[in-house]
Amino acid sequence: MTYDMIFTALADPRRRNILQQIATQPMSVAQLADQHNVSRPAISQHLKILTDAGLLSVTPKGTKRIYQINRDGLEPVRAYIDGFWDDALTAFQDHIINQTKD
Amino acid sequence: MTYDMIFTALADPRRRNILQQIATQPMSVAQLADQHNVSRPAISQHLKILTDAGLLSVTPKGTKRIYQINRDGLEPVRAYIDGFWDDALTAFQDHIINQTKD
DNA sequence: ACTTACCGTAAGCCATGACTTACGATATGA
DNA sequence: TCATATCGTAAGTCATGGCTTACGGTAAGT
Repeated sequence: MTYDMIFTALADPRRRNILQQIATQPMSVAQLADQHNVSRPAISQHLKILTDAGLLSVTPKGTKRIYQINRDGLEPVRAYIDGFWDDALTAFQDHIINQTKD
Repeated sequence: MTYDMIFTALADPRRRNILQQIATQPMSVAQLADQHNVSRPAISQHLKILTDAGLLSVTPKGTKRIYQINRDGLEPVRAYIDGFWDDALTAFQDHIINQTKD
């Protein structure tokens, strides 16, 4: 659940697609494999990356495994951006200060 | 400036590091290359990716090229997360509705 | 004009990543 | 118990990505 894992997970278009799909409705692996034009193991691997990043969670249902969104998973990203914004802002203020100093 | 370019740019730890560094203070290429333990061309390539993603902007200063933060560059990411949150939320509401239906 | 400083790009190398097929494991139903 | 459904993982393949060295190009100073 590091920044690295989250951003790496979000870097792949197919994973973002899967994520959005699961966000609107929890799905099984085979269900996802049907909609995307790749093999089932490929989907499984993507789901592992998304899950390890904290963006998904699983609940077994018989032989199926239903993947659903972890609604707090994207919060670190927001925090990252916010902290970033603060950095840029204070740096900008410092810049202004230095300018007025001259 | 697509989602793909932005998330790909943010996926690399070194690029996130560079981004944060430039956020606190605009810098030249050689300056960055000194602090990171890689060659100058490597930094140049990272800067190109970050710039193409809309996260940085350049202003030539003599022979130097000063890279600075584009403060609006991360806004699409926030928008992406927000839209996502909405999707998950409405889906969750639908789920509740379906549950009460049973 | 010449040298120096600073930089972007091309070409090549090597690790990483996304995909496939093959296999093994678990839960369900007859 | 046996067959079926569903899935995760291992191994191998091919494209992508980050790095290096080599080269060329522009701005400033003498």
